[in-house]
Amino acid sequence: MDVKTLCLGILSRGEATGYEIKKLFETDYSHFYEASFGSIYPALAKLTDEGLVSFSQQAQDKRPDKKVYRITAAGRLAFLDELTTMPGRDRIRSEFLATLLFGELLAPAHVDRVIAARIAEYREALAAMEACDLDRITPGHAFVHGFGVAVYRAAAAYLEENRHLLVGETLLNGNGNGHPAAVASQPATAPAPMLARSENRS
Amino acid sequence: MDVKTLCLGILSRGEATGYEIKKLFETDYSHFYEASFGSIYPALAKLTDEGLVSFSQQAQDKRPDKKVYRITAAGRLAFLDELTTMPGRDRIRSEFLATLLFGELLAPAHVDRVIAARIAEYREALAAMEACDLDRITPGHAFVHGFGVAVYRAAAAYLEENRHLLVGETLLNGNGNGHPAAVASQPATAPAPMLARSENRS
DNA sequence: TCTCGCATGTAACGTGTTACATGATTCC
DNA sequence: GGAATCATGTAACACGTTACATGCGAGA
Repeated sequence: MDVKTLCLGILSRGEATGYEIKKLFETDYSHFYEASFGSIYPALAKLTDEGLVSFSQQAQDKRPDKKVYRITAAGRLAFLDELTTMPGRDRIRSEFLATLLFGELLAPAHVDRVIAARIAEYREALAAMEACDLDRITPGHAFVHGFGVAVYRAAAAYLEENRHLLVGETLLNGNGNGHPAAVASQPATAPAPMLARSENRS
Repeated sequence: MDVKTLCLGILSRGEATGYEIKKLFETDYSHFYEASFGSIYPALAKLTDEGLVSFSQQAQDKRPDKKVYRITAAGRLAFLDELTTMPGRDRIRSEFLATLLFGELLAPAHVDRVIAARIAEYREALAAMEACDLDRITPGHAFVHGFGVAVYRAAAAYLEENRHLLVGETLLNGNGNGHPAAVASQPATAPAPMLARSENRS
């Protein structure tokens, strides 16, 4: 399932321009798929070549011309055919988690900043999603939307409840678990030495 | 943060072969990052060229030679430097959610199968993760691990609690355990399948 | 027997990102 | 005045996947 197929799906709901499709990816679908102009426009061009979509050029007053795409009958068939294959694995690449994986090597203040920023992003995304009018969207969209809300809430809650484990007691107070070994005790005022020591191990 | 950097990070914890690094991506890190041999081996070669890692070739009895990589001092610096930049957005591409976005266009039985398969995947991943011995991993790893568990639980719970919204009540009334409720009748009240295709799948 | 695990790598291929190119209008 | 919105597109580039190539030993 590539950008082409998703464009086809979007067009199965109604006509749209490339620009409008891009906006959908930025808003409604941003929590599970992404696509840029550089992939959307070529995708629409290919779909046109294949006869799966067509477009009508619309001159506009004081605006660049628009190409309004609409799906063809062949496009609908191709799309449903694609949809009935079992979806492949989700692809995820989180620099955020990759960074925290090595959290104990970093200055606690930096880790705290990174986590705080991510919580804020989740909260912001949730606020936008909760403002969505569920009665005006399709059942599929509502389901996927709800999934996003559930996952973002869980993620934000986890970060809030557990950030102290990584940031360290010196910044936030009392004890954690047994003994986290790695995090050295830091003077309460100093930001962090960080890469001072050699920690060679094997 | 690309595969190269992650390899560097893994090697900052101790020496390893390319094969072992691949296994880590498949197990410990699979819920937030993925990498194949085709990206790992070239990454290690480049890191070697740049002087960020070194390796010692070890002949083995009845096994192919091993290249055991270890990080250099320059590698440690480069890695920490990379780590202190703010992580970029997570990249997610979920064919699963993209499919369900159009759930109402599909045969309910197919949607049900797709969701059931995904729940099973989450449960399986959770079982593997919960078997992890938290005392033997680093604080960073424990944190990321906990994040994964929290998110997978939320995802699985959402799917279980809401699948009926997409699949429709008529299919789920007998879902108890033993026998599959025959895909028998679809009363006029059932969600319209639109195009009930053969689904040559599974 | 045949598949899995160990172990390394290459090459072709596909896909997508980034930056560039253009240009009027509206909002702050 | 400068940024953002609307609107389309291209080209170079980076990155990663897939399949291929090799080969032995152990266990089912």
